[in-house]
Amino acid sequence: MKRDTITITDIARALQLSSATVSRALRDSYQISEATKQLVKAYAKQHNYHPNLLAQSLKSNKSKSIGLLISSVPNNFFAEVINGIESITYSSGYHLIITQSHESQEREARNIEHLHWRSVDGMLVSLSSETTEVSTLQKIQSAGVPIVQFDRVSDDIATHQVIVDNKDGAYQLTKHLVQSGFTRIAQITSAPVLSITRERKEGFLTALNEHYLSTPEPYIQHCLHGGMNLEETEHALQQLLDLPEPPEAIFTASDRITIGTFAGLHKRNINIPGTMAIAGFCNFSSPELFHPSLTTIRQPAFEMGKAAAELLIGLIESKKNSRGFEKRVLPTELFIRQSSVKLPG
Amino acid sequence: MKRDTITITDIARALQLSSATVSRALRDSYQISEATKQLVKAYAKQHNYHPNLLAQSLKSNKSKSIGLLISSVPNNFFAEVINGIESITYSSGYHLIITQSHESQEREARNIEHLHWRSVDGMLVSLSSETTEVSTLQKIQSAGVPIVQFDRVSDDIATHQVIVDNKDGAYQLTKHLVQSGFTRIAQITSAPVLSITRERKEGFLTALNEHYLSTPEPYIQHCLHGGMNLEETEHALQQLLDLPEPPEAIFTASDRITIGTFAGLHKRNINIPGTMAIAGFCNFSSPELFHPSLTTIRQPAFEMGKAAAELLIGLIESKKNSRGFEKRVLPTELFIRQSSVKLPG
DNA sequence: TTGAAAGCGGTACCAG
DNA sequence: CTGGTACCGCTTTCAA
Repeated sequence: MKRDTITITDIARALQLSSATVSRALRDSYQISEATKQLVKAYAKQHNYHPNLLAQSLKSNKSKSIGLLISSVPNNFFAEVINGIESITYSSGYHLIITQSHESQEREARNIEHLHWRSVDGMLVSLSSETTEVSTLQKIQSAGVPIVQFDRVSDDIATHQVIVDNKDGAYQLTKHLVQSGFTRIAQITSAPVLSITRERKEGFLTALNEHYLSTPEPYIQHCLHGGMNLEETEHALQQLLDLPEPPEAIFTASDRITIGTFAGLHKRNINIPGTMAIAGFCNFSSPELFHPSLTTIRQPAFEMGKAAAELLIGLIESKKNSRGFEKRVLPTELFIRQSSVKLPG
Repeated sequence: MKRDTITITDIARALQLSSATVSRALRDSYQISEATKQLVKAYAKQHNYHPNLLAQSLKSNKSKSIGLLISSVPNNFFAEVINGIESITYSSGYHLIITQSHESQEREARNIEHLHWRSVDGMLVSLSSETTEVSTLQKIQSAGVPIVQFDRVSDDIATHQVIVDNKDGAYQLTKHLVQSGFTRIAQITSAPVLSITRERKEGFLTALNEHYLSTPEPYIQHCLHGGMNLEETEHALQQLLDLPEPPEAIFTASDRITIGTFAGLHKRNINIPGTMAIAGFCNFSSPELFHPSLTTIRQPAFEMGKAAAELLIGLIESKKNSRGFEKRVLPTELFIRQSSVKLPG
């Protein structure tokens, strides 16, 4: 159980050199003779020396790691996002530290602080559905930590943002439902404070208004934890079903809510789309396997992760202290399948 | 953009104390007077001091972080595992650094090295489907890094292991298929080198033998990358369909393969389970939503992550240098649904 | 072209 | 009870 790690001092001693020289030789400094460079490098390789990143970080104030804050990993959307992020961090030598808020504002704040204490060079953040204020984030930012927000963003803190065109996606989906012949369309969506909720509601209402369709108040149901626990989705669905005039179609506004609602309809043996149509945001890989196949709006999750990571690393590595923040908006894709098709008659 | 970080030295200077005293006061050393403790702590809190973890790590040779190596995050099984791990690391103050092998042995080895260089205190490892040798892992281990393997483990390196009872799960599932009346049963499974592949094949064959059923060679198809790319699953399925006497039922041996095969059957408009039944290992949250609802073997992924993390942290924090390694075997659960039910006639 | 020494932020040993 | 000091491993002036 001996740590076989070899240090610069060891090399220096072995080669009768100073640690300074060794350090420079390893970093290919122009002021070191070829001869010594060769010597040092050979010795280093042979004894498979590798620099202690902690020491380097301490010295340089750069940890070559970035922190990620999301609500939950077991969620197709975020899992794909992580994949996208990793594709960038891997090739640029950063490590990724993942934390989950589990949709809790308090836990979110704690994670942000912990990541800061860990000396991450920057953070990628998607807010929890409970989050009403971002003071911790602001504190961290003004302490000099670069931040990029994605998906669930807050305008209360100025950062780069990577989002999808939620309004347009919701608009397209709603339009599709209307054009399929549905007139009573409800929405089950996430917490009202979230940016994505606002935008998806906006697109939803815009499309309805364009077709002179009204939206009774109770037709919009909120899941305050984004469908994280099944109960809230169940409750929302039941509310809709209990209405004197229940909807004919439901627009579900997030991954978990979509799956949860779909499952709820199944459980009740409600005929889809005959009695109730359903369509929504969903990043599950194979919605065509469902019964019936599920109409979805798909988000380019991998690309979002990639874009966010690129922006962040740009921020970290560029000296110019970012005046003006970029808001990158990616398109969504609508896949029409059977769950939203009005049956003849 | 000023880093507002305050250090122990700053406090010492401000309070006219030595840094040693401050350090001890903050750690509640018994040899510091209550008065100074109060003073120091108050000042620290007021200026929201927090220790520089990098410095602490450098000094103590403990980074309070652990590395995770899995093949892919966007995979229900691994995503849930991460969740389980995080439930432990979060409460015990460890941070989790995630890396993906993408089923590549080379990338796996590199990730292991990188994590080592990062000075992680320990590693949680699930091998890639390409992995035939574990020398990098052995090197790291003999350098003193505690390791816990889970799910896809290798006996070529002695560590704690957390796995499910793959043989039994496969046995139960196969028995169910046989008892449903199927006699020609095929298996699409992962790379032959993987532990899970061997064990799942063993359970499969045992059940068949018990019922005097034969298994022609081509009835076992391997996806060398665990179904990571759709092509290999497609290929395996096509091989089975092209046989002069194709199977009546397919046992799919992993998450991705199950979804991929199911999708392949769908695409071909093959009647499930009439023309071809299917059942397999799958951790998707709602297999009952599929058409037809999918018979699955579910693994306790969250519990596996939890157990693995507990074992690892135990290893890290206990001084006793682990004699004897534990092999923790968790049970699987069989959920019988329609995709594996033989239709009358 | 190389070396001595200070320092990144903490911790811990040894004195006093 | 408190202070001085060396050190973790590496980088970086400043001198030689």
